[in-house]
Amino acid sequence: MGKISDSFKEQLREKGYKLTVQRQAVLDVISEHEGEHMSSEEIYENVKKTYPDIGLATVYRTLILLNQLGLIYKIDFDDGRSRYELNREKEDHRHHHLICTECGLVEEVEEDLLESLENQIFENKGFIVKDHKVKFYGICKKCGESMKSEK
Amino acid sequence: MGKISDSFKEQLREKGYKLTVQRQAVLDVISEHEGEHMSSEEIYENVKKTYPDIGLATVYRTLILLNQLGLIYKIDFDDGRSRYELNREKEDHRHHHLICTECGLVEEVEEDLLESLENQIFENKGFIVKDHKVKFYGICKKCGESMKSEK
DNA sequence: ATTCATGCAAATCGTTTGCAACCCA
DNA sequence: TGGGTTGCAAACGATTTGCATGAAT
Repeated sequence: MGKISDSFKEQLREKGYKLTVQRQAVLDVISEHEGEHMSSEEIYENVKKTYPDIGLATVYRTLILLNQLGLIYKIDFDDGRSRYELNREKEDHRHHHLICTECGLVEEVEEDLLESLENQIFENKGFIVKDHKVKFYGICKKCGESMKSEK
Repeated sequence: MGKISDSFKEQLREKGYKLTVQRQAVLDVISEHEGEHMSSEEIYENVKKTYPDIGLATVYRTLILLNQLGLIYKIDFDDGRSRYELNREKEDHRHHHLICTECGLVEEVEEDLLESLENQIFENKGFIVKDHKVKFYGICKKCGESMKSEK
């Protein structure tokens, strides 16, 4: 709770925003559910456990704010709702997501390996890459195995 | 018009779907606007020029169908609406998109270069990659230059 | 005290769906 | 003919917004 809250506090002050219980609570919930890719609604439901009076609109507004501050990332798994995950600052690059088209499982890949592509993009197009979003679609290990054994 | 229509016709017949003027018209519009990443609404407006009676719902239904058949790709540029582009079958791999965070320009990169990453993903996770969606965010050439000259 | 943030409900907006009329195969 | 298709309008669901109240600095 310590480190995140402190830099959060600073960042808010810097931009003239206020530190409210609600904003803390939302950030806390996302922190406590690392790797879960929660939707706005799920975050809302979870925050209500410790802060029952929070409104859904506040959650939405807070998510926009946290995303702007770079504390969280918005991700989209094509299911019609936005999901969020904590920005783990230890990582120098963003991780990628593997989405199984059979069972819907979402895994993460820590390897980045996009540096040479990004350099090439700069050489060829003069485009300076600052960030990327990468999704791989395919068959996860489990589904691949059960497909094999079914034959 | 020839090649696309023919394989389109075949694919529809194969799955028991019918070839209608509306479906043709939607596919034609997308074909005639390569590289434009049109939204459903934009496609609808364009189709109306040659087929004024078409309904928006039909366009939506057709886009879903064409996407399922693999004739078009759905892309998402985080502006709250889905966009579509023709699947250029000549390419053995899908291209990537560069999105300028300054001016909103969307460029394409033909280079793929994800094969080694995809192989590594299979080695490490047993996940078989079938497809990917890759977006790079950053500063396009023009914006980079005008930022430099402003200093 | 001032300014920003909240909660509520209503409004938005892209997309989907039910249904009767319609048209391709 | 008959089942897939269409157009229309209504329904949906996620997200946004207006506004009066409440809280943080």
